[in-house]
Amino acid sequence: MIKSLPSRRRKEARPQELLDAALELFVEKGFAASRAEEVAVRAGVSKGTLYLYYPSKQALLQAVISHHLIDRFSVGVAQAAQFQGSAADLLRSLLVSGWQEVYDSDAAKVFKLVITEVRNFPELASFYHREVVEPVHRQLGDVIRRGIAAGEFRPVAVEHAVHSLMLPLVMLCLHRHSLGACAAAGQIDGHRFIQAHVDLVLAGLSV
Amino acid sequence: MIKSLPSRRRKEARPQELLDAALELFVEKGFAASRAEEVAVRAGVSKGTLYLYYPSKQALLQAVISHHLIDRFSVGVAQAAQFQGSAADLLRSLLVSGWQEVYDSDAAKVFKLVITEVRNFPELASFYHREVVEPVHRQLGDVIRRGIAAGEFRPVAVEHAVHSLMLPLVMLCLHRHSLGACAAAGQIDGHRFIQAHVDLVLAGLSV
Amino acid sequence: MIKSLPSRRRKEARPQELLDAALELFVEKGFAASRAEEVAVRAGVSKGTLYLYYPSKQALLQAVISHHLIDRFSVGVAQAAQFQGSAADLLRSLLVSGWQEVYDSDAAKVFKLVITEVRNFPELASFYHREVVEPVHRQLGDVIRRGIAAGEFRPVAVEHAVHSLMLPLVMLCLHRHSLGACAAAGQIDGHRFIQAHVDLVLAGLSV
Amino acid sequence: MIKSLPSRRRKEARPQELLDAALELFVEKGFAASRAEEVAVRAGVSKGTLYLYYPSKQALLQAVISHHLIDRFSVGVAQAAQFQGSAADLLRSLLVSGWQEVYDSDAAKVFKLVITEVRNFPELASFYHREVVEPVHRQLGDVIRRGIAAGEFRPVAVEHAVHSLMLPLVMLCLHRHSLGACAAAGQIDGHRFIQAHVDLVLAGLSV
DNA sequence: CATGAATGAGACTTCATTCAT
DNA sequence: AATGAATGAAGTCTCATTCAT
Repeated sequence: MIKSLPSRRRKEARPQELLDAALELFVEKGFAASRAEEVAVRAGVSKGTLYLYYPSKQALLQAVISHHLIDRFSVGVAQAAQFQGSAADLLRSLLVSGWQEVYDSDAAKVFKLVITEVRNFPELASFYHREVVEPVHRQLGDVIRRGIAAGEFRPVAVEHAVHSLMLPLVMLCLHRHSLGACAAAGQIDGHRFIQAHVDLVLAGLSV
Repeated sequence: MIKSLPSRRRKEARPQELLDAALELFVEKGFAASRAEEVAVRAGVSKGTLYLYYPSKQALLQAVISHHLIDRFSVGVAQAAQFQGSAADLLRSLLVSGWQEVYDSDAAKVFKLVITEVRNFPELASFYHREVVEPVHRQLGDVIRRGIAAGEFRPVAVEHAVHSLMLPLVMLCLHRHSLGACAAAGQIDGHRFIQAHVDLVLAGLSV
Repeated sequence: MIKSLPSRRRKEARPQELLDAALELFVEKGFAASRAEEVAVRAGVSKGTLYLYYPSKQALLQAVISHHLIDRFSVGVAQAAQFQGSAADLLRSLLVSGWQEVYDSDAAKVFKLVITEVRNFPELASFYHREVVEPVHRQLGDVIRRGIAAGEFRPVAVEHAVHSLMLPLVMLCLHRHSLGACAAAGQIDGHRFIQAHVDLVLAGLSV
Repeated sequence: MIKSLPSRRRKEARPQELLDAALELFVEKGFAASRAEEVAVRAGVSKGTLYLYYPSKQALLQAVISHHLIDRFSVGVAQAAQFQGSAADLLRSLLVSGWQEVYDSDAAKVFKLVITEVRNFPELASFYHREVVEPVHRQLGDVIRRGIAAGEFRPVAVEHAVHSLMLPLVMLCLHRHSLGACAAAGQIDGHRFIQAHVDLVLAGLSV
C-alpha cells in the first residue's frame, strides 16, 4: 500500500480522518445502516484501527457530533454586543455570510445527523440545545429585541421571529444532505436563498 | 389471546394497522434501526403476519410513505384558482389552517421519514418531489405571482419566497418528530409559530 | 371457483391428486425445498385441505412412495416360473417392455425420490429394499441361474450380472428426472437404450 | 479453544476444510436440508467464518461441485490415443482401476449431489455435461469406434454401448451414497462389481 | 369438509467487536 | 500501533402447521 505521508504524521491525523469519514458516511446512509468497516476503509485504515481510537461505533458518532458543534455557535456574542450599526445590518452581518459558510461546511452535515439520530441517542438533544440552539437564539433574540426597543422593528414575538429566520436556514442544510443530494429532487441555490430569505424576513420585521 | 373483532374485520384493518405502527416506529428509531418484529408487535400481530401483507421491510417503508403522501398535496389547486380575495388572504387561508393540520397529522412524520431515508432509497426523492414539492410550489408560486402582478406584493424572486414560506413549516414538522420529541430540547408552539411566520413573511412581501 | 366434477367425485380423488402433485414437486425440487402449499395448489386445493388428508409433509412423502412401490415389483414371479422359452428370451420379455413401461411411469420418479431422500428418511431404505430390490433381484437371479444351469449362459457371478442388467435401467430413470430434465444436458433415448442394453448384456452372458 | 496450528496455516486450509464439510453434509442430507451452521461446525469454524470464504450457501454448493469436477475427467485422452494394445484392454485399463478410484473418492459424492440438486440449480447441468459427460463419452466412444473399426467389436450403436458401460458405474457411486449408506439396504461390493461389469460388457461387445 | 389468516420456530446472512499476530 | 480473521448475537424472511370461520 502506498502511503504518501510519513506515518508519524498520518498517525496524528487518524482521529480526524476517522471523524471525517464517519460524518460523511453517517450522513449518507444513517448511523444504523453504516458499517464500521466502511468508515475505516474511507479513512484509509483497517477495521481494527478504528477501534484503537474509538471504543465503539456509538462513541464514534458522539465524537463526530461533538467535534463539529462544540464552540462553533457560541462565538460572536461579544462581537455582536459592540456592533454599531442598525439591528437589521447586524442580523444581515451575522446571518448571511455566517450561514453561507455553515451551509457549505461539515456543520450542515451534522445538523442532518442530529435530526436523524437524536431520537435514538437522546443525549444528543441536550448537547445540541446547549451548543447550538441556545447560543444562536440568545444572540439573535437579543438583536431583535434591541431592534424593537430602538423602534427599528415592529413589536413581534421574538421567539417566533428567531424561528422564522433560523428554521429555513437549518432546513436548507438538511435539504442539502438529504433530498438535495438526490438527482431526482429539486435543487435550491443555497447562497442566494439565504440572502433573499434574510432580506425578506427583515423587510417583514421593519416598521 | 383475546380477539374482540371477527377476523374478517380484523383482516381488512391489518394493512392500515401495520402502516400506522411502521410509521410510528420508523420515525422514532429510523428505518434501519427498527425491527420488523417490533412493527408487527405494535400492530398487534406476529412477525409472520407482517410478511403476509408486505413482502419485505423495505416494501413496508414504501407503502407507509406512499399511503400518506399520495394525493395529499395535489388538492386545492382549483379552489385557489377561484379565490376572490387578496393574494395575502389566499396564502393565509391555504397555509395557516392547512399546515396546522399537517403539523398535527401523520404527514408531519412522513416528512421526517423522507428526509431521514431518502439517501438510502433514492426512489423516494422523485416520489416526494412529484407528490409534495411540485404541487405545493406550483400553487404557492402562482399565488405569489398573482400578488406581484396585482401590485399587492413587491417583485421578489418567487421561488425564494416560496421557500421562505415553506421551509420553516417543513422544518417545524421535522423538529416535532426529532428534537421536539426529546424532553431535553426546546419546544416550539407549532400552531402559534405557523400563524406568526406566515404573518411575518406576508408583511415582508407586501409593498 | 369452477368445479368441473361433482364434489363427491372430487373428494374421493383428493388423496390421489395430492399424491400426484407431491410426487411431481418432490422430484422436481426435492422434498426439503418443496413447499406444502405448492403441493396443495398443484392438486387444486388449499393448504388446509392437504392437512385433512395427510397429517404432515413427511407423511405425504411416505404415502407417495408407498403408493407407487407397493406390489409393483413383486408381481410376475409366478409368470416367470412357468415361462417356456430360453432364459435370454425370458429376460428380454421381463426387462425390455417391462422397463420401458417403468421408465415412462411415475415409478421412475419414485426411484429418483428414494435415492434423493433415503438418507434423511432411513425407513425408506428397508421399504425400498423389500418392495423393489428384493423381488427384482430374486426374479432376475433365478432366471440367470436357470440359464447357467441350462448351459445357455456362462457361469458368471449372478449378483453382479443382475446389477449389470439393472443398474443402468435404474440410472436411466434417475437421469430422466434429473439431468435429463435439463435442457443443457445430453438426452438419452430411453426406449432404444433399454433394448440395446439388454441385448448387449445378454450377448455378454451367452456362452 | 485449542488451536494447534498457527492461524496463517489454518487460514489457508479453510476453504478446503469448508468444501469437505459441505460435500459431506450436502450428500448426507441434501442441500436444502443442510444448515449452513452445521457445515461450519463440521469444518471446525463458526457460522460467520463460513461467510468469510463463501458469500452464500449456494455459492458454497457451486464451489464444492466445481472443485471436485473441474479437470478431473478431461485427462487421459492423450494417454488413450497412444495406447498400443487392443480396444478391450484399453477400456479395461481406463475403466476398472480408474473407476474403482472414482468410486472411493469424493467425486462419487459429487455425482450424488449433482443428480440430487441439478433441477434446483440448472446451471449445474451444463457444467456437469461439459466437465464429465462430454469428456468421458468422447473418450470411450473413440475407443469403441476404434475396436469396431479393427474388427475387435461387433458393430453396435456406440452411444448406447458407452451408456451400458458407464451408467452402472455412475449408479454404483450414487448407490454408495444413498441406499448403500443405509444399514437396511443391500450392499454392493463396488470394486468387484466394476471388474465384473466391465468384463461382462466387453464380452458382449466382442465379435 | 374446506379455507386461508395467523403463528412462531428456524434458517440464512450481516456486522460490531475482539484478539492473536 | 495496525491488521484482518474469527466470532456469535441479532435481524430478515420463510414455511410447516393450526384453527376459527
